[in-house]
Amino acid sequence: MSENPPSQAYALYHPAVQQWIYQQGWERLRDVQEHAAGLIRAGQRDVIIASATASGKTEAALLPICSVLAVRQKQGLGAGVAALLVSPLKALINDQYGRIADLAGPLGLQVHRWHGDAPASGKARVLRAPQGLLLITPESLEALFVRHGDRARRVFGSLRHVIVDELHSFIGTERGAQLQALLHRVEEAAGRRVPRVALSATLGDFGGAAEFLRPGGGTEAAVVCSTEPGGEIRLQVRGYVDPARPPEPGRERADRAAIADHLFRTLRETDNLVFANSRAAVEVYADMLTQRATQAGVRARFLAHHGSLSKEVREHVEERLKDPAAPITAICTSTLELGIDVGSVDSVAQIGAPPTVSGLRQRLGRSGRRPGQPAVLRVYVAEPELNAGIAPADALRPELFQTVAMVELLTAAWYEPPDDTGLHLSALIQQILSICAQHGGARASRLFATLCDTGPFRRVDRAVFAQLLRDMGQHRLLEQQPGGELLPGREGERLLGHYSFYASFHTSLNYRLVADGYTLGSLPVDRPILPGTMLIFSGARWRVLSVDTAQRVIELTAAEAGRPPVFPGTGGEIADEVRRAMFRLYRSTEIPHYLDATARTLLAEGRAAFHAYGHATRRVFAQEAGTLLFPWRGDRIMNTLAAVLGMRGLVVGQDGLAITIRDCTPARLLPVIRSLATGPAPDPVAIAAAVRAKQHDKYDRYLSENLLNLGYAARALDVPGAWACLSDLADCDTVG
DNA sequence: GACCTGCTGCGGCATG
Repeated sequence: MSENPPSQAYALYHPAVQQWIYQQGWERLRDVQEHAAGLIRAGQRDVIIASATASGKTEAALLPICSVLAVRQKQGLGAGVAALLVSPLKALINDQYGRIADLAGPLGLQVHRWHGDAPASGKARVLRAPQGLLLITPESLEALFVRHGDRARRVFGSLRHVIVDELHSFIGTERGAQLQALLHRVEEAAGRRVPRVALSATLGDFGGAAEFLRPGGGTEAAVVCSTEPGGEIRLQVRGYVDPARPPEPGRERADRAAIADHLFRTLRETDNLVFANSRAAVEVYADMLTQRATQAGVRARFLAHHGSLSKEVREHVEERLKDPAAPITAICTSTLELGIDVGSVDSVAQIGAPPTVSGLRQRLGRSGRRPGQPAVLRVYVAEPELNAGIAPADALRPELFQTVAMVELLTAAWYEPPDDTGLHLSALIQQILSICAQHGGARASRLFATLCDTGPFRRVDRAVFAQLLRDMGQHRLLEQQPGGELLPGREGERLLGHYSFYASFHTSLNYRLVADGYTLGSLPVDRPILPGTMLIFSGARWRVLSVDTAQRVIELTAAEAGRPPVFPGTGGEIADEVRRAMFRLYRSTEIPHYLDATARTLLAEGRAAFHAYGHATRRVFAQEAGTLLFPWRGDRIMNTLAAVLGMRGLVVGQDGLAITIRDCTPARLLPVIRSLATGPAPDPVAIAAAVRAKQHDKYDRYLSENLLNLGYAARALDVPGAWACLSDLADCDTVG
């Protein structure tokens, strides 16, 4: 460390921590480590540490924390866990466990890991003699409260630090609401406020993230954001055309074949990640690339990696990525997006428009992690062949424009802002049951105080909370004692008694796919598969030998042909800013330098269609079967517009960029839009009441219609945004 | 026209 200016942070570290840094061979501290040390050591404020993957975030938090704890250790710590690290993935905990033990061990600090696959002996030790650092998942923390609620005070009574890893992965989700409640309950058990440190690579808005980290106290958090220059980024968007004529049976689609050919030529000698947007697409490309490798007689390997593959198959791929001896390319879904350590890959590819800008940033960050090595990203976009019969929406080349809009936003360092408008009533039901189990019953006033008044469910008022308790009573989740105390009811006990209670999210029953006694992965039970079916799975071709419905096992044998299975799933949400950026891109004449020749052609075609149809000045278009409405706004506004038009008796559908109105002319639609725009915006809950199929999260099935409407309105609608949009629409269009 | 995440206690058996 002698070549660099003297480090202030270094001097704050405990001598044994300094020794550890020396042993690591570090030449200097990273800027986030430099800036976080004093803040964390002071132990007053919450701290958000934001910097790229592999830039020393975890150490920025742990070096000062271990320094503080080492001193306290010498003074003789009381019983109790001193630092709690909550992480979204078991694999991340396993990765960090060894490294942290290596640092903390010489300081006399114990390190424990607690998750579903961690040895039970370690968990027993934490309960018996809690101390040191505890690495845990939210679900295991939930289990600790439910099963060992009487020990919570003992375990967390002398807690000094809380760390949340990969904060962005929690924001706006049921799991995030669960985490907030758990951290609040940890502080209740500790009997005091415990400063929180959050780590993340992609945060769009630090204020929102800080407010998520401590509801009601976000303004007091300190933000430590890396200003170290990022490495060079090499980026290309490649365009492809999907021919109108479908391929002969058994032949590859021409656009997919061309993409696979290019991937094979470019990637066969190196380590790469190829992100596809669905598990089915992962299987298709893994198979196509394997076929090409076999035909060429090369030993290049192309392996599939997604959430339905077994742990063994996935770990094999992860090991192969880390192994420098033989290069491989993993075709994957978002499974390889978070921080699981697969080292640095040579390049990243994305097939199809990325789902979100922050996801694209995370994916890009998987390459270019070695000094002097650029981050390489290729995005492959296919659009249908342009001919007379093309649908107006396809002529706009929306996939390409969404891709380019997202790349432009990425370059401007814009990410989807933390959105936490949801009520998370499903997570609230879970927390109410969990607290009742922890304390052997609770009064309604105490539950409201802990969870809503001073806790994370601040958008839930007394009336909604009372309704929720009534709904829970109706379904026997709760029952009330004569003295007013609430206890888990029959159904509540049933939920609490099974281990599936701890997760805040759904899981469905699965068939196990077995080939030669080896479990390849699983498929959901609600998609029955018959013996004899040809299947592509784990990047290889299979025939189904047998289906055992009792044991839920599907047996496979190798085959010559196959098709990917149908996986379940529902669509994602496109942010308002992305749609606005797309609209700007259509009106612009600039041609981004990172487009290849075909992508430029597609860009030109999309802009030509945009102007030919008159999109620059109009939003409403007549069609044979009805009317198309192009608001150029995010999905929440689209949802809201579709719902209010439906309430006026129109037959409405949503189709990508457009809202379709069947059997209706623009002349009939425009007065409806004008009347909506000039009238008062209705209550969001009234709009939600017009929407069907609103059950979304794990415990939503216990909610009455009114609460489902409230939850849906908060999660999926934007009424002020929709009314601003209606005014634009009313001003913009004369009858056309 | 989507993706991902996670979980216990106990019985039975082998081993030291």
